[in-house]
Amino acid sequence: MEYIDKLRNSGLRPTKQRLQICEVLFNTEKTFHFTINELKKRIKEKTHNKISLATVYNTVHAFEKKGYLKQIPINSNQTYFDTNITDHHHFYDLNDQKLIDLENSDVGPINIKKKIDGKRIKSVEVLVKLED
Amino acid sequence: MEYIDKLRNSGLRPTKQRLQICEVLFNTEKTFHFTINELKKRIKEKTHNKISLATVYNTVHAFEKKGYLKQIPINSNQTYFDTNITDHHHFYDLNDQKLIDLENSDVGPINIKKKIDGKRIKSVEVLVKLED
DNA sequence: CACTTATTTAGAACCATTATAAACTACAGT
DNA sequence: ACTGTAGTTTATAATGGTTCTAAATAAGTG
Repeated sequence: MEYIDKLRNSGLRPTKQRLQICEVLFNTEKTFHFTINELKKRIKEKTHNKISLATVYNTVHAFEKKGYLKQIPINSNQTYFDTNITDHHHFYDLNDQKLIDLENSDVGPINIKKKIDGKRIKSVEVLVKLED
Repeated sequence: MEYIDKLRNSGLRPTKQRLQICEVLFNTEKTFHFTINELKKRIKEKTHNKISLATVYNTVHAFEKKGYLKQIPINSNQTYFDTNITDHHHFYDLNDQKLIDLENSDVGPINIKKKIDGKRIKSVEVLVKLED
């Protein structure tokens, strides 16, 4: 029920597919990172229900636009998303190709001194690359 | 001549194509950002010589592996590279889809408190997203 | 219930990137 | 200079993530 309101309040119709995707994405103890293909697999495992690839793409993009998901800026052949939408940063393990969350307390305050007229800062993201 | 040595010292044969790409990439007053396609176009303009797409890819990857180029971690349909290999950060203008360099002095020191056993920090990159 | 509009879907299209395999080139050894 | 070998270039095909399309379906409204 809670997701129905969440979707309605965003101007998104609460369809069966979107509700199922909400369950997989947001009804979890911890936040997590995922690619579209990983999400599609999780949906099939958790709901025993196949949602078409196009719908998964549509929904993830809709959720991102509404601010329920964040894209993680990283160069990879696949796009990574994060269900943790709070301001936080990432380790990226180059050897294992794995993303690890950094708590906010793990990174000291970041001071951006430069300003650009007419533009405001939307986000500040730090990517720390690790290697063995 | 200088590029011949640079390449030889890296274990890369100084071929005609690689030397031409060196000219375009490194014989400039300022560093710059580019995609593979932009680079290919620059090569054709500057050298009046066509280098095959595969070679541009090969060379850029070889140079990146040797540390002469950096990939910029940003989500875009194309991969961005940077001829500025010093530690520095970026603005990304979401409206204009343009990358802007941040000088090191534009960003205060970044303190990563978390450590992961057996891994060392290779780089710390900050991406500041801007909007109107 | 009827109507409009949003959503889902399978499949096609797109396009950056990578793989392939044949021709070519740098270079070390003779 | 010749030869052989390993590295490089090249056109083209293949790959694969993402987006587009158009028809079928479902949600919301009166």
